[in-house]
Amino acid sequence: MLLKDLRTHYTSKIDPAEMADKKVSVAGWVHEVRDLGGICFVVVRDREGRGQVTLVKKKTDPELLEKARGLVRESIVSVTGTIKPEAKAPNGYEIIPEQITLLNEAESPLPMDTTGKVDADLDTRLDSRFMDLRREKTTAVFTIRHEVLKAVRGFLSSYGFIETSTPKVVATATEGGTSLFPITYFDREAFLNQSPQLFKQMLMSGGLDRVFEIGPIFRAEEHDTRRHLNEATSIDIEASFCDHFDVMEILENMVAYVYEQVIANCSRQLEALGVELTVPQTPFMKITYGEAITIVNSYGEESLKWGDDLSTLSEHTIGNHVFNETGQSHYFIIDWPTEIKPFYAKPYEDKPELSKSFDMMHRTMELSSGAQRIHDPEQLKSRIESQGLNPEGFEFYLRAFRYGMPPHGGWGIGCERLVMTMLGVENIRDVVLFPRDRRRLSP
RNA sequence: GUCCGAAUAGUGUAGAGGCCUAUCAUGAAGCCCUGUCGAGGCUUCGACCCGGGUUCGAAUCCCGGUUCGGGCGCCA
Repeated sequence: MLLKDLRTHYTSKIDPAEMADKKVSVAGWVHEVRDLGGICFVVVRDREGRGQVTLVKKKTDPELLEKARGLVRESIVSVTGTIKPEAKAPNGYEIIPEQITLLNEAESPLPMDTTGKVDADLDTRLDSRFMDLRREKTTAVFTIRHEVLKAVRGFLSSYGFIETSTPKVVATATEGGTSLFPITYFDREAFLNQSPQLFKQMLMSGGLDRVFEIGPIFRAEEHDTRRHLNEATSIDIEASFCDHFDVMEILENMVAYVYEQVIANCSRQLEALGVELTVPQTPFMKITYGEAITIVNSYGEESLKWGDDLSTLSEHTIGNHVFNETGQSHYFIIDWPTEIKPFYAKPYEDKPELSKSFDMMHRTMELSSGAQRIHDPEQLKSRIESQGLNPEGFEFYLRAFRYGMPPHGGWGIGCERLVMTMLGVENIRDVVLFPRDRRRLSP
């Protein structure tokens, strides 16, 4: 028997009206065996759903019935039988089996419950992620994540963006700020890249005009929160002849489109998660950094002065303030002090202490940051120096600015944060298959 | 890094110095049952994180460790 003959249909693709008395094979995990004595039900689960196999004692070969009764939950089986429309069965059909093939027997006890009857801690679930993925809710999260990335690719492609891949192994010590993971590259020191920033800018000099990249980023910070990862997925764009307002418009429209697509294509998954999505209204509210400081100070819980970065508490204060005023969770904070933004953010010509930069926020956390970039090599070099970095380390990057670099802008948005805020997931590890955090390196 | 909290069958839990030979659910094994769909009923199995201390007596109190959770910090 060919392996592909073990499964002719997903359980959800069986239409009882059209397929009555047809022979099918379903394959998957034994979700449950319910033996009532004279009748025995075996529920087979696959990625798309569940199907019921029914064995009536009087009508079934005793050997087959014994085989069904002895199945261990979560084992892999293929069941071949005929479709019988049955109003009493889930999905309106049941399979009357001719043959049950046990392909892989599960050990017992299972490391966790997969039916939703008993909770498991996130730590337990991550230790047995392969089994956790068999839970309907977990499958739903990762199906939606796929839909999010599909929508991002579709949206950006339709806006003329080209998908690129840039190196994750780099020689440059740092752009400043975050620490990097050092690695050995043959006999030299190298690092895992913290972001595609420098490379995507170089592609603007290369004339690709509009690029995006979806890929891993690595940060060696010892942060220990529900919204940080040491390996995350970044969705980055860079676009020529665009200022910060142009790329903000792309960002807010993309986020709205992603929500629309998830609503349109993932209703079953959203229902499984108990999430009711609404599309964020565009354009998103824009407040300046200065206004943000004023808002925070007006609540009296913190006293920030101009030039301070926003604390976690102040992000929540502003997020709730905006939500109470607009009913919207997404907003921009624009015009940040040049000093607290990275060297490549372009200062305003008339107010160099302010930069053409922005953060895109969700009520609960920062999702994205971006800016129009400096495209003048001399200005860029002096900004690198004034942030205490050595321009020699950036020579590979600066060269691209000396031979025709168009003005450009871009942003990066954290894929995991986009998904978790969309679904109301409280811990970022829930939306990563195998998260890498301060302590977890396996599985 | 720091502050707070937690750790009990495979999983999730109850437990406030003797009522613990440790509760309940789920699970597993067995029996009964012809329409279940978190099936139901009966029986059985399975656990106090590690090390020290206090006490006549510790799952329970104290100290140290480990691990986990949460807050903050750190984080273009």
